[in-house]
Amino acid sequence: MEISSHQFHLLQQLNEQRRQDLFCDCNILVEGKVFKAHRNVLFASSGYFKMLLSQSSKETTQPTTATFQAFSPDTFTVILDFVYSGKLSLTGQNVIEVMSAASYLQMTDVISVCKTFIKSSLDISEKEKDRYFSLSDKEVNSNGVDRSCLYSAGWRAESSPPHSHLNPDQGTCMMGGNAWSNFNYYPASQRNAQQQLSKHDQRQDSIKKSRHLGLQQPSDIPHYKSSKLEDRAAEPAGHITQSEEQVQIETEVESPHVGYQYGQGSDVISRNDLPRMRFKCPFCTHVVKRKADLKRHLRCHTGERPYPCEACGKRFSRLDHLSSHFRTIHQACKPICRKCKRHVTELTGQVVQEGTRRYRLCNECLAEAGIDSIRIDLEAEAPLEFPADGDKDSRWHYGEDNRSDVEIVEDGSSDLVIQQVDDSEDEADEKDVKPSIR
DNA sequence: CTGGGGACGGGGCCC
DNA sequence: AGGGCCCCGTCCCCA
Repeated sequence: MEISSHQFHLLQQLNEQRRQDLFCDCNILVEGKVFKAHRNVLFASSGYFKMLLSQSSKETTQPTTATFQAFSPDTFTVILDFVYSGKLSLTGQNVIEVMSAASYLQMTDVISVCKTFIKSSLDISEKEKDRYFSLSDKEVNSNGVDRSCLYSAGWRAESSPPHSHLNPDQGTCMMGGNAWSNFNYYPASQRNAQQQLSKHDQRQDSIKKSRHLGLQQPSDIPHYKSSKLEDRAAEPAGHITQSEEQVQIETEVESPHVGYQYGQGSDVISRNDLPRMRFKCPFCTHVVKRKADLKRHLRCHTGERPYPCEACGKRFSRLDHLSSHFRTIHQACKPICRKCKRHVTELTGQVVQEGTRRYRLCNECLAEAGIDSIRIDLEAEAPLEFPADGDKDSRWHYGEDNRSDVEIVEDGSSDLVIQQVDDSEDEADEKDVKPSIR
């Protein structure tokens, strides 16, 4: 006989112990703030802690201390509260942070919920737009959008069977899965438009924080500097797949005459005065004209980098950036001497290769530098080409993320770095960041 | 401190 | 409509 409430009460007790600092044997330091928790609970909840604690499991007499600077104490509070309660307090403001922290901590359930939250936010926005057209003046004016909600893990074994359903009007959202992935969706406080992420501010903040990442990064994972979200998204663990992130794009109605703002009631526009369709980012104030542009823009929030450079392993959020990178770094397309900046031709200069990097030097600079011996023979050596679509067998193919790990091996004959594709995605979680242990 | 190289996001155009 | 490409402005890193 199974008592369904046992798990809930057990977790409740553990949470109570945590609050009273009873039997806590792990200290987590997040940007100076100390969190106390139980190793067992952390071990069971996070792949990151599993790795961390299994490494330090031999010394059980001293409390383990983990230090994080990759996310804020507030974000970790949300994560830790979820670990001890099964309730994930997501808002439009914190969902990106929480998702990236969960990615860092290898908490796939949390990542899934964050993704669902993002998608449902978009769905809600779409419904709001539809409602907007059908409502009267008063209804529109009171039509605030509430996207702050609480996801809670459903312990109730007798609850509805797993299914996927979202009804923002009713304020409930049930998602299929096991006990950890049954979630309830509760409407909470009104979204504050002023708290919406300003892209610029977010980026500035992200850059500041990314400079203070305290954890060691895996040596074989490229480190991206532009945002901490991107930093973490570049890691293999919990990396967001492109297919899963093909979120439904919301459309936004915008009229320069009426000044309708997302999530805020405003003057009414009639269908006759139908404004041009715009697409608004749900996470910042950015508005774009095309759906594809919003899809592209969303990657700067999700940190998704589906385009790996197969020459150096660096990942890009956009194909054209990868293309540009490849041409600049690996193809020596610029007919300019890297040293003297003079224009060079095939006669007056040579392509020089350093590792995977290629550039041009004029004959004078080549002779001056005495590096003539390492210049490559483009006739004998296959050039680094940026292959066209369909050229899947090329050594330097690029494009859609195949969610593969890449193994970089040296080609001794040519000093080229060749990446071998390994399709086992699970291993990525295991070889993730080294935890910081004291 | 400064300038260059590279990354990155946004916009626009073309196919 | 979507993808690819190019241009531009901004930012960061590094020599």
